[in-house]
Amino acid sequence: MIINKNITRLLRYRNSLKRMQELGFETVYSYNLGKETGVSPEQVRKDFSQFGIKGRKKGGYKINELLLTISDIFRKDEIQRVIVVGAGNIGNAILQYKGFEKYMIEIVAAFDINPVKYKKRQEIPVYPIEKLSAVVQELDVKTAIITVPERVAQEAANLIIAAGIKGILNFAPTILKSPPHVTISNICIGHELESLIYHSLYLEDESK
Amino acid sequence: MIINKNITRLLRYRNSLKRMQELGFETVYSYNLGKETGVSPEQVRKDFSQFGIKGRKKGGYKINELLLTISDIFRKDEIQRVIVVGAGNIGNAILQYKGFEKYMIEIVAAFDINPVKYKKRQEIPVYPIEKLSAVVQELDVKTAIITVPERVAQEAANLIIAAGIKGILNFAPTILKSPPHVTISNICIGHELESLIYHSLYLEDESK
DNA sequence: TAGATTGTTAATCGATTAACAATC
DNA sequence: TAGATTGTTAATCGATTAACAATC
Repeated sequence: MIINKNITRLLRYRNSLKRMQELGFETVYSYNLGKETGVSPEQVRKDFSQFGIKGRKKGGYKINELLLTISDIFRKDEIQRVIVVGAGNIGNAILQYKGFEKYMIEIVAAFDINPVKYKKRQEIPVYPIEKLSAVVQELDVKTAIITVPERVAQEAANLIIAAGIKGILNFAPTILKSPPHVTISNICIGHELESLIYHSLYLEDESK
Repeated sequence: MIINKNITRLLRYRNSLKRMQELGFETVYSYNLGKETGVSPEQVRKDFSQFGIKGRKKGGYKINELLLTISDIFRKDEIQRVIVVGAGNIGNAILQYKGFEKYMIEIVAAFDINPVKYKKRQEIPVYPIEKLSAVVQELDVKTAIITVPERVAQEAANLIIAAGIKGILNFAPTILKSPPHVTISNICIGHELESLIYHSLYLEDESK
């Protein structure tokens, strides 16, 4: 299953809208919001209409209503629990990151095969991988972040899918094989960098 | 400027091909490679043909030739230098990550406004932001990773673009305004997680 | 040869953009 | 009212997939 682009855009709209709200604005037009988020006004209106969001002709959209509706769409009334599989560099950075709270996301535990990394006393505990299934079921976790090395990524995915995980954010540069009810999103920092470098080489050649 | 999808796929092909090579395979068919990377065989052939890569009818593609050609496309004969702007959680994780070497990518320096973070003695130095322009010009850096907080991301972008950076990997959840000769790639871990959570909620509803 | 695979052209699909009536 | 903005339908665009001739 693939992530819809309009979902991603909705999250970007929310970001801009929050900023606008903080600046004291109450109303926004598709034109403004589009400009702010790098999207065409038509696209903004279409996205909104697709999610049943209504504006007022000539009057634009009320920012606070928009934010409430978007929150509603993402069910932001309850905290979503997430686990991290692999407590290496990226895994640890995610564990230390404080910014998820405002998204109503809570990293509840991490798992690793290396006993050196086990830490049950700190705020977010790091458990041996064997405990994964139990924790996932006990805390009813549906989402996981995989930050293990490439060669064990598929293995990790199989394990967490068996434990009942429905959404995986995968940092390994592998396409994970998974059943259709599991949604996977891939982030590969190395590939992103290489693409960027490729494009700058290419643009240089075209000298434009 | 936007990143082409076929570039990303090419990098995925390379990954799979390397693995296959390590396993002792010498030849691959579009069907195999497609299956391995989650891409249709037609897509594989089309991508290859677009980059001028030729196979042999009935004979498939030679893995080592493919790898050499892909390396060539990405100019992997010389090391590409990259800087990190913002030495917080994610920034530091990237500084510590050892996996870029095999991509011929070298993180040469990081920059921060917080003096506590300055470390000139370690392998990858962390400088005050004021030194950015000088370092970028001296080392002829074309690519940067932005890991600063959202509210200063645009400011950071302006600074590095002025210094001559052509490609930006942006971790802040903002669409950066930039001139057309600059390529920007956005990674927002928070949004990715929220999208995943949204999809798992939605799939649950559909109970499929 | 017969069967399999490439390489390319045409068809399809989905997403974005343009156009414009509705209306405040 | 006139001008501006929404909401939706139609047109366009690009990317993916299907089809199939070429050929090993």
